[in-house]
Amino acid sequence: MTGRIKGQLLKGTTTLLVLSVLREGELYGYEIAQRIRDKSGGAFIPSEGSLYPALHSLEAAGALDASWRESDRGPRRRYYKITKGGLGMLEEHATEWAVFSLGMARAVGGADR
Amino acid sequence: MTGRIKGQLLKGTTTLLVLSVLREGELYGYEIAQRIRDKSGGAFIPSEGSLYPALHSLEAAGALDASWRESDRGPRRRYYKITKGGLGMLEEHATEWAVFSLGMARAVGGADR
DNA sequence: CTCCGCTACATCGTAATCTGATGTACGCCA
DNA sequence: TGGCGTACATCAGATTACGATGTAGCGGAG
Repeated sequence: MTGRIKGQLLKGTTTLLVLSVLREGELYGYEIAQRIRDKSGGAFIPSEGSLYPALHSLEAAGALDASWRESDRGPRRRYYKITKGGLGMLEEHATEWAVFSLGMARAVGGADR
Repeated sequence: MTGRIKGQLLKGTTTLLVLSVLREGELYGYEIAQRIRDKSGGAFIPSEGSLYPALHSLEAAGALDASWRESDRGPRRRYYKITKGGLGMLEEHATEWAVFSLGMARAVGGADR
């Protein structure tokens, strides 16, 4: 039980996480949260209060296309699909993350240089 | 020039960065910012508006001991030294970062599972 | 038949904390 | 005298995650 990460560290990563899982295919909101939870090994469980606003803003920014569909069991779902612009945005955020992560590794890990 | 990281990604990392550089010895505020900049390869340059409040709150939390000293050139400096409690806090934050970083690597990098 | 729980989307108030601007003050140099 | 680099400090503004709350459909337990 590594413990769920939450709070300030997550700031700015929701966009990258959402775009990352949507690279694999079309998903709906609730499913996106579960994918992120599973892929991260349970480290991240996006709250609904952060996930849905993020999806809306990504849609508004043209990074995602969305459509309503009925479900055979339960409420209707809103499916999201990454656009060409979204793929570009994913690449940008992934690069920024790589730089950030490398800088942290240097600053925190590399005490001896 | 990889470009300086700023914005939401940095949220929550200032504490870890400060404690990390202070593990190496006693430093004053302005110097701490420069160490972080240098060690991160220029990726992080903490603004004064985030660094000084962070130092104050770490001092208040007992993680740092501080003392004023005169400088032979320029204004007086406030030197910070990590305490035993601060070392414990450093370890906690470093562990949390490791979990976070690993989760991101899985979720973003590991598209194929 | 009713209640509970899970699914599914949505919005709001609260909290944290980084940025850039602004202020004070010292010492050096032109 | 004025500007620049050092050094600490604080503030308004912006971003954005969290938890609570609400709506609603479906299925199973009692």
